[in-house]
Amino acid sequence: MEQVLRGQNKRLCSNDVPRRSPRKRTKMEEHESMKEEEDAFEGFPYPIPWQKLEAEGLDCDYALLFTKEEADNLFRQLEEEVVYSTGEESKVQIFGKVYDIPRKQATYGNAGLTYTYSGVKRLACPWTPTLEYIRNAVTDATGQSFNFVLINRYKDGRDHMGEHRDDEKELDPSCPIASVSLGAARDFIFRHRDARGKQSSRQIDPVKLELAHGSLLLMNPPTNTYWYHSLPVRKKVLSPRINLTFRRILVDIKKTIKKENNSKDPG
DNA sequence: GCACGCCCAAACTA
DNA sequence: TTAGTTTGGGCGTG
Repeated sequence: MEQVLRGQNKRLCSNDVPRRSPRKRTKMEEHESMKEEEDAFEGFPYPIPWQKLEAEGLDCDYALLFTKEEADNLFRQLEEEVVYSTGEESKVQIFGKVYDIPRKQATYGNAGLTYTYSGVKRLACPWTPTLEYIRNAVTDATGQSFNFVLINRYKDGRDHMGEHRDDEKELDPSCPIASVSLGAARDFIFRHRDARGKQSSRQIDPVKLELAHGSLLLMNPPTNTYWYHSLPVRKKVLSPRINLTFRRILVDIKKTIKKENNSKDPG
């Protein structure tokens, strides 16, 4: 089965994608424009120009969410605000050996939310104003709400992320994962689970795209069930990139009630 | 020589 | 019980 990229069968880049017009429009213009865009990009309440990426079991939407100026400012603010994990949380153990994770990570979200990644449980820090602004922009663009964001900072092209799926049990399976990119553009590669390894059962081409400064990639279900994704090493990239993946984490109601009862009745 | 893609290690977790 | 997984290193290719 060959991959299908609707619209164009080539690598996406920032120049390919128009963005929201910053100019104020009249009511009539707005109405006409919204009607046209709704026809073209059905399914989202905020009509920003999306590009569809489709393959067997893969369903993604890509768009430029921020202008260059907005994205520059947001990048600068995040560089000041975000506090990344250090110590044990920045290391990973593989086959008995301990390695530094080849990037920096941070977790922010609603109070009390935790997220388990690579066997390490991380508590969400409270939202910062900049993160709330970006989260709201993503919600406006997608109609989806998010209660958590995992932030990865790649200091240059040597920092990377191996092939993996975001299929943790605590994620809401009906909610897409929204990935916002700021800073250096980096290649992003999807590979089908049946097309990995030497004894892969099928030949399915990987899907490659470049994630531009200010872009938003929506990974809709069931993408994360069938496709692994990675951010490979790119030694020619010399500047940093910050990636924010907004998620909806399921809140365990039973646990919450139990916790509340315990705090009321310590006996 | 260098960048990149692919595979593998055999510990640990859910 | 067992399938799935995280990163670095080795090797092949262009």
